[in-house]
Amino acid sequence: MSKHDKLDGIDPIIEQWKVEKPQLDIGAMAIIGRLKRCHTLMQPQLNKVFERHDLSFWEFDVLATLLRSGSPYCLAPTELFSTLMVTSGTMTHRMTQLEKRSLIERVANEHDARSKLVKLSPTGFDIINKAVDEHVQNEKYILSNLNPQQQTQLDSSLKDLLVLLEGMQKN
Amino acid sequence: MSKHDKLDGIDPIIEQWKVEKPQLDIGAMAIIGRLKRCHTLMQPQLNKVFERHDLSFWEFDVLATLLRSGSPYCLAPTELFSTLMVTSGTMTHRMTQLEKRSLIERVANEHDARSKLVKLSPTGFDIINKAVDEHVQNEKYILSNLNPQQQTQLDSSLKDLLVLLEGMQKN
DNA sequence: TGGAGTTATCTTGAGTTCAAGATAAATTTT
DNA sequence: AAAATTTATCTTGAACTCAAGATAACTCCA
Repeated sequence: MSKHDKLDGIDPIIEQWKVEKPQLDIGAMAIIGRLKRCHTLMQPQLNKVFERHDLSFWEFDVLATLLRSGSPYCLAPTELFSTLMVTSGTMTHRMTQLEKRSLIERVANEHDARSKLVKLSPTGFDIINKAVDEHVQNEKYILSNLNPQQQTQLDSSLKDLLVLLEGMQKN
Repeated sequence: MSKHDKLDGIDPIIEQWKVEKPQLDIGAMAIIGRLKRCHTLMQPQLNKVFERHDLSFWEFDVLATLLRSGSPYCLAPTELFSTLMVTSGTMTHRMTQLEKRSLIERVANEHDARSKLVKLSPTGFDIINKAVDEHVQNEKYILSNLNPQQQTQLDSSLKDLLVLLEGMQKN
């Protein structure tokens, strides 16, 4: 209670649990509750930029993954859905939609006829290239009220957690 | 790079961006990327417990909200969907499903005939009461490889961020 | 080489969500 | 008290997702 004079939306929830189930040790619940809520509240802030570029979150995600893969901006579907952590079925749907909008093209895979590679179209490249710039600016803006020390600490803590969670996946 | 010898799934992504768009300042992107990925990886870990109690995440969420509201475990739909951060339409759907399963009951609201209150059924109470205990245990277990200091720091950092994000909502 | 097993992708159907609009009760104004 | 406004909820239709199963192309040996 020392560092945080301000209350957040999780504090009252914790208080309710203390009353209703006082025997519970809810420290971990608070952390995970805050994580979830941060994620939920972050989403619409990020969406503002995507909408300005007429992109949905998932469209941005796919196109940005292709962009950062570097020239020739071309990946196999499996690489994409593994990275994006969605199922193959979801990926099929996304590719269909993006192709309809001419943001990607499907090109033959010389080495494996089972897959048709996914490639950023010139239009797709331009759009995502600009959108990423603005997105990064936006993310910077969102966090700008945290001082550098707070940001470093947040990143470090999230990385600790992420390493942990990625370790659990394998099992 | 000092504190973290271990790499996480975000590190290679950052490296890719540094190559493809070296002018970008991606510190904030890393933080938000880690947040999103932590959230994504956390989900299935939490689901394990819900499944054991034959509950989905959203069912757990609704029932737990009713439980922590305290006796008589009864809330108006609007209170529920505001707390749960979903739309009224989503809430209607959830109530319908939970009522089908007899985990909640709809009772008349004496003070406002527009709403029928949502009340935990006796069965619903028993189920969620046990599920919450196990859920809290599970959350504790998930974080158990973070030492107390790391946990405190993570909580503190997430709270900083959450206070920030909740502040942005109002605008 | 040819069949067994593996891998990559797509199809299908069901579930959950939201936005927008409809409905009905409560509240405020006039 | 009637009209206008607000509030609470529900309805509808579309979008996105996943799990499970189908299909087709690869790989590996015997």
